[in-house]
Amino acid sequence: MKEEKVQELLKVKLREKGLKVTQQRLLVLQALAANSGSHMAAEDIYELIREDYPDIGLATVYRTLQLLLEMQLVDRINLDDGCVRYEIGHLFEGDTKHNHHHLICRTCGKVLPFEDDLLEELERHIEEDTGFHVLDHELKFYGQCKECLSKSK
Amino acid sequence: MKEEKVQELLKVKLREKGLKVTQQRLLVLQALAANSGSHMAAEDIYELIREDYPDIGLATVYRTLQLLLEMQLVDRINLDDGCVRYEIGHLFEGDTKHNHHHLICRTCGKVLPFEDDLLEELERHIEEDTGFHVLDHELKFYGQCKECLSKSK
DNA sequence: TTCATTGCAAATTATTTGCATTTGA
DNA sequence: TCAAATGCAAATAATTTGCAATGAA
Repeated sequence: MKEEKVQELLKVKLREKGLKVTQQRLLVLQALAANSGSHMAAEDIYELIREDYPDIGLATVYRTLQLLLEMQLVDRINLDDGCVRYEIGHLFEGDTKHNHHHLICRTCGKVLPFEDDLLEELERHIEEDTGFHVLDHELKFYGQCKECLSKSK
Repeated sequence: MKEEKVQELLKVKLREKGLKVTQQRLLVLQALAANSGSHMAAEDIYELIREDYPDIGLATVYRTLQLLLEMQLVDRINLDDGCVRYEIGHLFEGDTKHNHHHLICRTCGKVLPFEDDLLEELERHIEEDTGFHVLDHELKFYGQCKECLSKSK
């Protein structure tokens, strides 16, 4: 749906910085845009792209993710499973800027999203109390999902 | 001050599980208790202990941290600098259970603690809305600390 | 004594880097 | 044309694991 938009934005941002628009960069962003629910590791993205474009290198995927991160087109999360994961940037997620957090089930490993805006208030507190200027945050909850809870009874 | 208490608790917990009380296990916990402000990587703990006990192996430090984590005697945080860090468990931090979060300065890398209880409410919301049972959380804020902010003006 | 624990070295795994080749502007 | 970007292979770095030796109960 808005995949062309995402790609257009990347093109604009690349040109702004004097960088080149390459197939690989478009493909990495596209892979993330097309899988906005999942949290993909660099390797996952690499395998996915290879299906249509077998010549891409893993190092390019890593370099591209780094670049997209700096451009704030993707978000990075660490689910403590030994590799860093990426998702399409929250800028694309809707009209209103919602913060989305992750609920990580310690039993089955599933990761659920949770939308909430309560953190905005906390960020104001922090700025007032400490003078620290908050730009971004990462919030994870660990526990047991509904299904695992009911199974364990 | 309460270092003996921490060690006693470890001894009790080890015996409960039928595990052995070793110098190495006591030393790892002690190193963390004695440095409750800092966030130490396994390597840091290893180097620290080696000053007094040069024969300890890095693998033992890793194995011990794993064990202490399972026993909930230490907390683990990931500051996105390529290695996992540990601090003495929040159980020891005071009488009232406060949640403590981390403010990470993107300019100088400094990590500041921030105490807050707002998350309790959010955890209740989550349980109501999704049925997910929250056991623990990790909250990080990224931005610029007071000092770096004033320097960049 | 005896099995858990340790230290060491080798293995593993995610990520980064050097460099010759390719490619977009 | 030509610097930027790529693919590959080698390098790096944190963590884990196999195993023989050691030590706590």
